[in-house]
Amino acid sequence: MVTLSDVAKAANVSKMTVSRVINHPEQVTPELRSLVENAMAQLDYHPNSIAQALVNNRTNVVKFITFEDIDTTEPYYMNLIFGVARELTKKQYALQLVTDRTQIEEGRTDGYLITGARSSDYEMFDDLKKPFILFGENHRGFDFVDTDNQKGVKLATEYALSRLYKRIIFIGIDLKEPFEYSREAGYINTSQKHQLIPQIYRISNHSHAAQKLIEEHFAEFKKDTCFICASDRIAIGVERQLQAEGARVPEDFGVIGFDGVFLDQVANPKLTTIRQPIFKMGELLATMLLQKIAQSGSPQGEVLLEPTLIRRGSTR
Amino acid sequence: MVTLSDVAKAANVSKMTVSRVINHPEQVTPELRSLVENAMAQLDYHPNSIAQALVNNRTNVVKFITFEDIDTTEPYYMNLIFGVARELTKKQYALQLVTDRTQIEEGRTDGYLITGARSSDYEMFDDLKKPFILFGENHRGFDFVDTDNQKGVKLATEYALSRLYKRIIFIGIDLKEPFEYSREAGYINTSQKHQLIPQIYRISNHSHAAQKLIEEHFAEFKKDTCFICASDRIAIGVERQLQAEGARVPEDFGVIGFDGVFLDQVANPKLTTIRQPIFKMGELLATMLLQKIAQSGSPQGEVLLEPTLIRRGSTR
DNA sequence: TTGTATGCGTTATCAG
DNA sequence: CTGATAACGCATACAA
Repeated sequence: MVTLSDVAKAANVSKMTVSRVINHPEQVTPELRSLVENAMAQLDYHPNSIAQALVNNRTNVVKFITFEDIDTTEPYYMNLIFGVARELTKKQYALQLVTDRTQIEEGRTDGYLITGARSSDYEMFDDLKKPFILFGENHRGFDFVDTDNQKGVKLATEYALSRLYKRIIFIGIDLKEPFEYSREAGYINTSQKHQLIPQIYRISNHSHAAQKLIEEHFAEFKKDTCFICASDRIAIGVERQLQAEGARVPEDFGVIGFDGVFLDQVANPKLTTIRQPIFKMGELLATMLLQKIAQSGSPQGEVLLEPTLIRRGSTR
Repeated sequence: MVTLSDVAKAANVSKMTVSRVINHPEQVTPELRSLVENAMAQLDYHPNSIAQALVNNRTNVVKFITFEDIDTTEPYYMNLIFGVARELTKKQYALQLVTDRTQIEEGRTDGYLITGARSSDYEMFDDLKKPFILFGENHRGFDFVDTDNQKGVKLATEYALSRLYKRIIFIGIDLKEPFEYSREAGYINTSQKHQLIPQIYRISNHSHAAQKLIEEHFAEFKKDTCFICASDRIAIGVERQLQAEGARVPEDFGVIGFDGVFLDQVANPKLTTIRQPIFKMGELLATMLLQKIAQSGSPQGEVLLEPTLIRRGSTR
């Protein structure tokens, strides 16, 4: 293993000069600097992040907390985690995936990324001794990253109208959480702007719950209705049950999902959906947390990323 | 932060005694030991894994390599990763998720978990300077963990026959990889045992490829046929297209999937499937790698875990 | 601007 | 069986 000392010897300087070239290059003369840089390149030197971590009282580990009531097999989270991982790896950080509440405080970490937290979990955050960033809207002032949920549903609603569906029904998730309220707000505002009376159903986030809903209410639905769903998982069930009822998708009924990860492509026809930039959100989460750590906890703010409409076969 | 020294002071012993209580408790007298243990409990002492890592020349990081041609949004991998993470966290290890080939050698790690590797990737393993375990069968002598693929398909085939389907067709994945050969072998052997002539199709692992296959060949399929699929992803497409063709599932046609993670439940009716113990496989991967690291690279062998048949609505 | 000494928290080595 | 000392690789504080 090549160490600072090796580089120092090779460059005929002290260890400190090498260290400075890495951390405070402006404090060393250009001549020495290039000398050291050459030596580093020649020896293929890479700082030992463990030693750095020890002396800086860092762990180079970030905990990724997933609250339990979440379905960790959701493809959604996979993308998020890979986004997070990508940024972390760049900075020689590693990830500790935590689903067990007791593991949250145990062990060492420089900070937390928290996802799937419900309002009822918020009080626990006060106990956290390290910086954290939430994944998902909240109105308590915690730093967070999310999609612009309101805008996403607005895009969907307007697109449905532009495809000449006459009625728009929103099928949301029965959770009293900010992200759901935002999505509903996007629907309600856009509906009213077009003189439509909003109609909302709320169900659990499962394809079979969606199927049941459509099955029970199918008689009430008229042709030229578009269903805007709060998730692809719901949309996939809606689409399937509409077909089972003998309805034509997309000719008579449109279906629009939300998320745009994996499931939209398993559907048939593939779903028109609002795609969240989930990978990018993961990267951003990591970037923000790393910065917060570097700045010893300074607030990073609230960031909403732009969703995009993906046009596919479930709308005409 | 509570350190060894703090505990040592509290217990009126030297740091080394405390260290020994942790690492070699048999080397210290019971009296001193309990004294130290009390002090540790009282102060809520936890070893600083970074300092341990430094002195042991460890990183406490394991790289999880996913080769690129893999769809990282597959729910499948999510479960695997959480299984891995669970074991690692117990030992204060963290994870570095790597999809970028250039990142494999970069940075520090104590070992590798490799998934999605194709035969063509194997030569790269020789360059690895740290221990590694593969996820997925191979016949090159590399340590691995996998499901007993052959047995899984055997279970499926025998179950289909027991449900009185008269013809069994296997729809595999068009990959020349050991896991696929094993699954086909499970089908072929069981078929022949029952005097049936094997019939195999091979397609890419996508629901739409499966739909296309069924659509093109539907006329050839007779009633009382059961399709055994090499993945739930394929099964979901088979089931859907059978229904689209007006066939009755499960009455006239049966469908059995493979994997048993998430997708089997998105289907309608839910899939009868061969469930792989994926979470457990993840845990085992981590356990084996950690052990291999501790034993400075000694072989851990090849482990096949038992799959289980899940009976659901896609078979009668 | 550069170098020396010291310490981060732990463990291995060797002496007592 | 127990303790003092050095070492892991690096960075901060201070001296030159």
